[in-house]
Amino acid sequence: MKFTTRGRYSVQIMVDLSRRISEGPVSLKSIADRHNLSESYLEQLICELRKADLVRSVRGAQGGYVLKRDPGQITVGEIIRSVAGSIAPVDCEYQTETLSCSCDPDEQCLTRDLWVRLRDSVNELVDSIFLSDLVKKPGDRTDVD
Amino acid sequence: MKFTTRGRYSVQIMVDLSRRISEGPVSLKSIADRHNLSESYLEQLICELRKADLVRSVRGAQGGYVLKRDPGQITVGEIIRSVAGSIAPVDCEYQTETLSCSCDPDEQCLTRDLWVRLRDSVNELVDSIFLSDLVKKPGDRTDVD
DNA sequence: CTATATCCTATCGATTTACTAGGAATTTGT
DNA sequence: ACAAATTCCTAGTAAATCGATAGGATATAG
Repeated sequence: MKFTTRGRYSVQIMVDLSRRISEGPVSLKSIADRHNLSESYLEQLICELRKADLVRSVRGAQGGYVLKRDPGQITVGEIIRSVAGSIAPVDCEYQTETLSCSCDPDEQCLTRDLWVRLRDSVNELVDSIFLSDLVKKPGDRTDVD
Repeated sequence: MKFTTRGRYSVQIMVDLSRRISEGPVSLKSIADRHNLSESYLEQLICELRKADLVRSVRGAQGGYVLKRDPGQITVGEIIRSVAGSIAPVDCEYQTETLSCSCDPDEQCLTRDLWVRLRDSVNELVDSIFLSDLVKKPGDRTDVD
């Protein structure tokens, strides 16, 4: 079980935007350059972030992206879910509470509760971490640049 | 982010073995039949469980698999990790504590702690759930069959 | 011996992941 | 008006992973 680069890069994009919140629109190229990532790839990710209403885009020269909400109002969970669809450990259980179980009817789905519990715990965890928590780190140099 | 069938099926195998702990070796075929899963596929999973020293195999007719430890001594984390390699949200961080970061040196890896934190939390969670917790459920019919 | 099992290796179709390519549309500055 | 910068959109693609299948070698109970 792991998070993919989609989630990882997306959080990086959002952190980058948080740190440059006072600089007006930030171009994706500058973000890609700073983190040494593919701009085209990030493009697809930030498209989802835009659809999820987490960032606002400004087209044209000197354009770029701006956070749509305060970093204290955006959770890591929102970010990851917007690009990954869901953080559910097991797909089917994210859709519905009843597990589409293929077991013998006599055999109970003893593991069902486990996945629901894991799913909820992971979601709770990422929903408790705000973008502002990642930016305001001791020893960070937000005041320098 | 999700757990795959590898982890899910493996837990099902282990729960099945737990419930039949007094019946001697349990054949994989019977497990596959009960849960309506592919025996060949489970074979690959239980191979990992054996390597991880979670089950013992008995070859030949009337053979099968037996739990190597008490269900109260086996965690869900051990099971999932043995078939999935790692439960780390991000691969690199499971190997080492230092993130192999490709960022501009001036740009700090602000998200590093996040993934470490997530990894540790998920691991902690699955390591706190024992096989015995999944079997001893209220309303379960372990006494019937 | 034979049936029942585990064991081992190889393959395979489908899906997802990470990434690339190319161009249309929009806006700023000259 | 024009050029440069930038978002926006679609399509494709190589590699990895996932879920599963196939076929046979090895071992053991009866």
